[in-house]
Amino acid sequence: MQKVTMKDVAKLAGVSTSTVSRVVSDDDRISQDTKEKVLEVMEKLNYYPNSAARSLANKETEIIGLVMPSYEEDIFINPFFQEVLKGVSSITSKNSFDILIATNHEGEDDLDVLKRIVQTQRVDGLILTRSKKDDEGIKYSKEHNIPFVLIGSCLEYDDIPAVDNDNKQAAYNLTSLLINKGRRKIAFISGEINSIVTLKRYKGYLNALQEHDIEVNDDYFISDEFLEESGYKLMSELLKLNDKPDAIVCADDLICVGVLKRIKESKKYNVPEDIMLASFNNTILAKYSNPTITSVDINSVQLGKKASKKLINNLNKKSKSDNSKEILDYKIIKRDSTLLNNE
Amino acid sequence: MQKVTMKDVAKLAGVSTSTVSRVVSDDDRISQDTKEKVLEVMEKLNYYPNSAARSLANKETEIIGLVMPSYEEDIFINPFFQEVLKGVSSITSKNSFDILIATNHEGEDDLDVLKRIVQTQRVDGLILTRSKKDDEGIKYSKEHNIPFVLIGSCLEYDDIPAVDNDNKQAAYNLTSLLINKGRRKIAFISGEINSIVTLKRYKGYLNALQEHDIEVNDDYFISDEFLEESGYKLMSELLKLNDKPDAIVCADDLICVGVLKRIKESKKYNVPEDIMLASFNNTILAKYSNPTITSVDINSVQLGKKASKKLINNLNKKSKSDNSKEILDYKIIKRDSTLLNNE
DNA sequence: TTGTACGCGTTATCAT
DNA sequence: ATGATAACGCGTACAA
Repeated sequence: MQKVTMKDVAKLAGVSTSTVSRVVSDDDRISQDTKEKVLEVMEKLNYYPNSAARSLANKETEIIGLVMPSYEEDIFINPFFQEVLKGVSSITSKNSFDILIATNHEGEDDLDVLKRIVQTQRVDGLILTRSKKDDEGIKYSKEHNIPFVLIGSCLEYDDIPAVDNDNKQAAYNLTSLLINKGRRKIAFISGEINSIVTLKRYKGYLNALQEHDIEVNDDYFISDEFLEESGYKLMSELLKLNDKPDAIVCADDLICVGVLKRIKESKKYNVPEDIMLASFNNTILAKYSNPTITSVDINSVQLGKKASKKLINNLNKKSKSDNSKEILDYKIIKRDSTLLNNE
Repeated sequence: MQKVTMKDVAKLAGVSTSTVSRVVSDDDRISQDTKEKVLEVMEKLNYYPNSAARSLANKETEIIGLVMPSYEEDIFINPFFQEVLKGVSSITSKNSFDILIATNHEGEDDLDVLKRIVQTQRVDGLILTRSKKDDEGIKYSKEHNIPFVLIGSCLEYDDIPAVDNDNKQAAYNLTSLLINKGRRKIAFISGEINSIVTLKRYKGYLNALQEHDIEVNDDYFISDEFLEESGYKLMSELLKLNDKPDAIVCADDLICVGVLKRIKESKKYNVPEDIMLASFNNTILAKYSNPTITSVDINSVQLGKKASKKLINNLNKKSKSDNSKEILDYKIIKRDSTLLNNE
């Protein structure tokens, strides 16, 4: 680990550190000659500007923080996260940002983490995901004027920068699909019940039932976490019912494969003949499970892309930020879990 | 975004900034009284130390860089990555570190990225993954005394801190399993051919063949990338052969599901009856595909954990670093892709 | 135990 | 177009 500084470069190039600094930041007001000379010396000395010093002086880190709520233990399991990360990464690449994954330090809750990385100025802005009801992170960020973009929705505020799908409509359509296949006893299995995305999907599900005059059965709405195990466990509950469902809407593919596993183990019911399955996020799991699962493609990679674009835009123009909400398309990918042989 | 500094805290608490600094870094030589007083003021003013200033002063960022080679486009697709991240994150949490995901900025190659985040001192150390032959990142890190740990192996140096499985032995055992099932025409499909993990697995595969006096057929070793599409494409090649394989070892689950997909589409061959499949990494894909896939569990989460532990240890004790190599267990998870009905 | 004063490496302001 | 100099906010010898 060497430590070539601007001073060294300046001295060898016979200029002042300000000049070197201007070369580094590609300032206009500098002659082509000195610029080349300085660049040459930088190359020769293998100079890299110290980013701490930079940040200290200009208040910018060129780092974006990606915050995932830890209440979802799946963060590092669910392919959704990875796809978002992929999208974010592709944009930060083009804009010379890096990504910070904040981790809950000893004794920290989610809000603490957010506060810390923002207030210690480790990052220039945040991408928040999977909002909850009365989400503290959103509230804090908004009240403290922290640049952020939400992937998802927020019920409390209307003027926050966000990117989302119309999950309610998607759930409505997905449920309607099952109804149109003749199913009436449709259950809804979800993860964290206070997550906005869950609520929206649940609402869409309910709307579909009501619109088709199907009575809502309370036993058919159960939730746990966004985990495979949760799906397995919750399906066990459903199988205990006297009046078992003939179709299930899952809030997530990961949950859905758990559900599927449980159904298979029962050896009594077949998918899709006895129980149809429909799910969300269209991850690789839905594509390769047996049977393949009908799932809503929410465009996760695009969610990450759009969110980081919006954030970086807001960071650049220091004027007023773009607090608009963007709604991305979704698409129901029909697969075997809702396809009967005679169709 | 406020900007409470030590000065503010010092003033209000009626002490000097050095005293505040000592409280922040939990210095011993300070009276309980003033400590409490300062802490109180910090709380009241909502003070957070500026991390740029800290880094500048003490040369530490408390950030670990996670470097994934971009030659594998799968980085953000392959569950392996996410599992490693999960392991890393669980350790950084306990040690008050955060994680930086470096992204290739415009015009940067992989080595450039590594150089940049290290030389600009954005991170204290690196976790490298998926090493290649004559890996430039490893060479650079070693030559410049950059604290790093490799997840994987390195052929050129013997004294670098690393965590890995015995992939050669695993491949040997996996291939032997197929041979013991009576298969003789065993192909090996891999990703990036210069990645060390590919080479090791290939070697183990070869060893198994040789030990069982099976002639090596050059047509049976093909490679592309660590992608589903690659598996699909490569399987198409194999199906064109006159002498088709009756078993395939895949270097990765993602590749394997692509292979499986292609086999199914052929409508001529069944897994495992006509073609057995065995793979690596035991991701959720292997567990839920149809048929389920026999795969080597390499303990990805543990790889991430051990690597970050080792790195953080080396960062803490500034003495001589632990350059040992740790070999983790692996386990072949047998599933339907190698299980005949009559067994 | 506490305070003073300087250094960390860069950017920004103000001259020239 | 270039240079001198003062921040930026914190850590740390050194002094008290």
